[in-house]
Amino acid sequence: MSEQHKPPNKRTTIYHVALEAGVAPSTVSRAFSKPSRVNSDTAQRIRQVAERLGYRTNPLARALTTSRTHMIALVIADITNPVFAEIVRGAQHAAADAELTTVLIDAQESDRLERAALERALPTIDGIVLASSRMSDSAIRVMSKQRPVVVLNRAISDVPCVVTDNPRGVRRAAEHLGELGHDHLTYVAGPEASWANGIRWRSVLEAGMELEIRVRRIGPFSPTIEGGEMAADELRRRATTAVITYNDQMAIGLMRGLARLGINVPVDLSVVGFDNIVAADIVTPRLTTVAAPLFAEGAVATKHLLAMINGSRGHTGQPMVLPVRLVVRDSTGPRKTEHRPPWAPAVNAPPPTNSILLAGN
Amino acid sequence: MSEQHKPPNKRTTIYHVALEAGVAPSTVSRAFSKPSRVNSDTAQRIRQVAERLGYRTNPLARALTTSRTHMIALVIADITNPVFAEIVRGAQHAAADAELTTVLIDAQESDRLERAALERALPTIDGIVLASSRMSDSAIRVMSKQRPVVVLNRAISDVPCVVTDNPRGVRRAAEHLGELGHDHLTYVAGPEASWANGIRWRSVLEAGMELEIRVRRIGPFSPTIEGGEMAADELRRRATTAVITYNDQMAIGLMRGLARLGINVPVDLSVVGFDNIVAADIVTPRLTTVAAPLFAEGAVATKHLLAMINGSRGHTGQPMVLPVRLVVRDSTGPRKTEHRPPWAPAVNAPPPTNSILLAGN
DNA sequence: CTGAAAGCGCTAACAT
DNA sequence: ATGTTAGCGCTTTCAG
Repeated sequence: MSEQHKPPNKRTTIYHVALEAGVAPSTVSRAFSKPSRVNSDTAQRIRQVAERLGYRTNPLARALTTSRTHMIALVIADITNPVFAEIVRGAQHAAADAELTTVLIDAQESDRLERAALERALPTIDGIVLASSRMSDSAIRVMSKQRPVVVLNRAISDVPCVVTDNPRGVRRAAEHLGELGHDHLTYVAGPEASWANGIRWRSVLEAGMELEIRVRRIGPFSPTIEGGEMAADELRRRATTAVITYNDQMAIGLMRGLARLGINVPVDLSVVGFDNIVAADIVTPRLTTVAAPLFAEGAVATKHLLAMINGSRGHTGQPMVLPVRLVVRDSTGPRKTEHRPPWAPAVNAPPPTNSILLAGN
Repeated sequence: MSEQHKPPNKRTTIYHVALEAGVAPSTVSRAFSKPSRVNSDTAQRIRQVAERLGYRTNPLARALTTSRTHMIALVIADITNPVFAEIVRGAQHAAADAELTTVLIDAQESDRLERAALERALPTIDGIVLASSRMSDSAIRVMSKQRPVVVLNRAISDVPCVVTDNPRGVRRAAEHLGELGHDHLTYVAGPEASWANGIRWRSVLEAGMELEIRVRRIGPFSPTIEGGEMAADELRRRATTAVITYNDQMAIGLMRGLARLGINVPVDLSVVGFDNIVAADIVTPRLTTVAAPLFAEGAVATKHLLAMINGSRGHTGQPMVLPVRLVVRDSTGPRKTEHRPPWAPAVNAPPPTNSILLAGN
């Protein structure tokens, strides 16, 4: 019934090359290792022979003796979420530079799946980048005992972390809203298991404090378009003129839900998202959002992981933080209801639409 | 400067288990292989001991002797393209069922990158799913000599293929357009290296023939939002009332470009996309599009690959074809004006509002 | 059904 | 600088 499809195609091994070149196998091996001895006349010749014979060193066998597989795992929370595409690109770029293969693991927003997949991949990888992991801190610490781990978008003590500057992002958004005359805003929360969700809310609180904007929170909702739509219903019952959502997908869903309820964005309500996914620029109205350097996140985390794999200690102090910027588009506008008290001056010249404010100036 | 971060953590091996259980290593090995001997009293005991010791068989070592790594590669054209997310999910689902790990390779629409990454991964994988590969047919055939390969969204003789029913999809779209009164349509082409692009255009030709709709083609353009925007400029110079684009992203870009030119969709122009990505439902107007069973594509292709890996011959005859359906939304509407005669040139000056393609409205 | 022995392809001490 | 000798952890003959 079944006929072997591939003749597993005898690879040419070190021995074939050794024989052909008239040297010992170990010499061949040496001709293919990293440092120095690249130029002994013999090594030269060996490489030629190897090339001619189409020799390729077998990474599995190599791994068996060196216990280095040259593969790393990149775990993302949800491959369906476009945020991760750029992160993956960044990570793969960094990994490819170091000739590492990346194993992508899609956790599908599930703690359980994440652990299971990781468990399976563990013996075949040299290290792990956890992007928006849904595992518990302690589970992550356990992993990090077995393999080098770098965590993205989350801060855990004793584990190297790369995060974006959420406080500043929120702050920028709140300032922007404040300048438009909003004196109170609602945060639409995402998954509770998300570290980013926690810090964003705390940052909202803090910014509200300093900027004298009243804040409240609704949620949690699923970090998806559907989640945002659900939030719209709940939001209708609250008096609010401005919201910040956990992420862009929710913002998009929210706007859709609001439209259905006859609430106009940005006239009746201003919406700010988080992430600056591609869709943010194609919805109507175009979404104002806090943009993170996605590619850089992936790249930085991966580079750091590589360093750890190569024996560096792993920067476990403060997390590395990457800058963000506010991208102002059309989903935010001046608060135009009359309730503003006369003593609260309107605005410092609202920024022209479409301008991009860079964090840090 | 560098201090070894991980003590590579001595794994417990077959020998430890063998010792503890008082049997020969080979016996332990047998207790962990697939068929029959699951129940010899000894095997039972061995498994218990193994569990207690936290033994996990090392896939690398196993692979070295069996030359089966239990990993497969899934190559996608562009991780940024949301179409692939569902395909990946489907593939991973099927793979996980068989306890295989999936290595995701993002070709970034580049022939060269695709080959390079594949080359690197080749020795560590048991098989390959090529989703929308940009490699040449012959390159793919060469790969398929070395490892089992299943190709998605493309038909190549001598290699098992899974495709969607492009002709029917196009046909449905054309019928829909025909029913709305359009008697001629433009196909906005995607990458020439894409097999799907070729067949879609041929299907347009054919449908045009049978339904008596005049067709033409513009392009190729990049299969992205930007590509679609560029197409808008070119489209303005053509008299058309309906277009089908290579994919949704282009359709979305196209609509944006058209809006910028003051052309109203669907009033002045009807647009049909391909793929039914999530964004198709959130743009304004919502995009009419041909939906493919993405998840199933990934799953079917992967299952087939698994069968091949397990020795089945590989179904190299006609490609397996998966059904599609037309999702009608708001980007298509009745042709509501007289067809402009060919000698009446399109306007070059900034159009009045809403109609430049058509005389008399 | 189990034990013994011989590798898979490579690298890492040791020698020379 | 090269050759020799042991394995890495597992599977797989081949005997008992």
